[in-house]
Amino acid sequence: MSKQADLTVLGQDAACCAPMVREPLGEVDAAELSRMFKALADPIRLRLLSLIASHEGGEACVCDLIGPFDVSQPTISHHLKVLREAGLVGSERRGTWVYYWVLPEALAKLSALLQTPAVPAKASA
Amino acid sequence: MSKQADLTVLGQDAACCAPMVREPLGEVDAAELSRMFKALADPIRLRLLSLIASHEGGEACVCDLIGPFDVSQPTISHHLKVLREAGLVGSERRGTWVYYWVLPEALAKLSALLQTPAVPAKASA
DNA sequence: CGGCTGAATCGACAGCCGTCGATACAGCAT
DNA sequence: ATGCTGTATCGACGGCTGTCGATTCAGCCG
Repeated sequence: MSKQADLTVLGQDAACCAPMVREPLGEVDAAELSRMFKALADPIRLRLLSLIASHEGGEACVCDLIGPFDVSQPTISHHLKVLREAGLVGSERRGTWVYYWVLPEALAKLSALLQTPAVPAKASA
Repeated sequence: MSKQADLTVLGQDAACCAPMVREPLGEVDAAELSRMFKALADPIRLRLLSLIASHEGGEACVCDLIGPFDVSQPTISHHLKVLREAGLVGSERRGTWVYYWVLPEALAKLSALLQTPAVPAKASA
């Protein structure tokens, strides 16, 4: 934690940002990317992320994030930690409340990776 | 299986294709999307997908996909099944060999979901 | 200071997931 | 037909993951 610290650092390595349709992923890139996708691989975390991202001001207090779900507060806290450790969100305590915001560069990286350059080649069959 | 069957069906529902930064995901969309992300949440499957996508002709035989990995053939077969059941790839047997190809619409859907409309708002701190 | 609220951590537990070897199935070749 | 190669399925097992209640920590307020 300790404020946002390495917010914009984000290992902009190289290879792992181009569409995967271009060239095979290396083992290292695949490992790092799979950690990010793993963070997205849960319905609650997906909804948390979209809730944070679409919240006014681009950030949300944890107290705003507990209500919409049927799980306990510690569970939400756990999911937020997963998102944070995957580099998808940042967080900061401001007085009584803790705020979370999305790190757009991380999402953009994944989005670019999944981009498909052209249109279907097989869909007709 | 039975050939590609519902290849182009892809529940183009609606909400779940716009950037999640726009509005919160519904529970149903989040559940479906998390299934797709779960399929991407493994380094071997990511590499398989990129290997298939970047293979000449846009498709690859399973026999091309076993060599690059240190896991057994049944494990590769399992991962391919996960990708197929997530709707990310299609497959077809042609004679002795089975071929896999990426379904670009699925990737595009996820890519669009992760798109970030603007630039960072918080990076200045 | 004492108590209160918001959030994170801890420890435990059930269920899921990746992996394997063994086996079954499909198609070609002899 | 018989055997061989390529691929999928099966059953088992260890490790990871999501969840909870209980607890702890942080900051505000009286």
